[in-house]
Amino acid sequence: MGQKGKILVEMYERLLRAVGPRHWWPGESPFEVIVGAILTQNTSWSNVEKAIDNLKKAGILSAPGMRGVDRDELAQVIKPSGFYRLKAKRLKRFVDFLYEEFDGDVNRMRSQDRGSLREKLLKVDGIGPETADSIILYALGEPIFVVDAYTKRIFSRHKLISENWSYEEVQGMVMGELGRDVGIYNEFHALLVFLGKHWCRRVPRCGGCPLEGL
DNA sequence: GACCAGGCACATC
DNA sequence: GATGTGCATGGT
Repeated sequence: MGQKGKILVEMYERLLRAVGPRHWWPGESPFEVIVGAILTQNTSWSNVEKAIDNLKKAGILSAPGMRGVDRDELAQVIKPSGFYRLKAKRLKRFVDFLYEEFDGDVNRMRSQDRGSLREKLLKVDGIGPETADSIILYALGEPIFVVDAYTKRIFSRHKLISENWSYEEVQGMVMGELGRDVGIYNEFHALLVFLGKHWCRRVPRCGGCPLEGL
């Protein structure tokens, strides 16, 4: 492990000690996790929760349920999550993909190796790198590190990367330094989001930050 | 009322 | 490859 790896480990340990495990991803089923990953694109989680509640009440938070509902109807149900017409289309595209490739069964995605599954997910309109990796890590429980806006901001402020690093470069750095560990990737990403929400914001509020002095 | 939120696709240079 | 824009609701 290099110097960056040691800093990453220190970050992880400090955060875990300061705020405890985050128990991610909030969601009762792999399908729910995937829906959440699409709905939370550039959107606060509180808005996503409202949309997911609506989906549950409508009885369409499942592959067959979502397949059966009309796209405009789906859009109305997920309205609180924002970008709702766009996201209704994206959810539909994903469900179509799930039926075409895996007979509508999320668990059958596990039979595919990570690399080729990631490639396939990225071809689905509306699924980019972060959403694909969130699905692989949090819905399927396979080791891949998720990079998001918070991750880049925090790492760049702590000089682990520079701002212009690509998604894959940041991901590769972390996975190279830390080795492949689902538990670590899961918890670390969740902790970074927590840090980003509470301290490492666009306008930083560094007072009391667990990473002070690092 | 501005600013922000757990991105992504697409157009343009 | 880099940069800019549309997509929309709800909380601070």
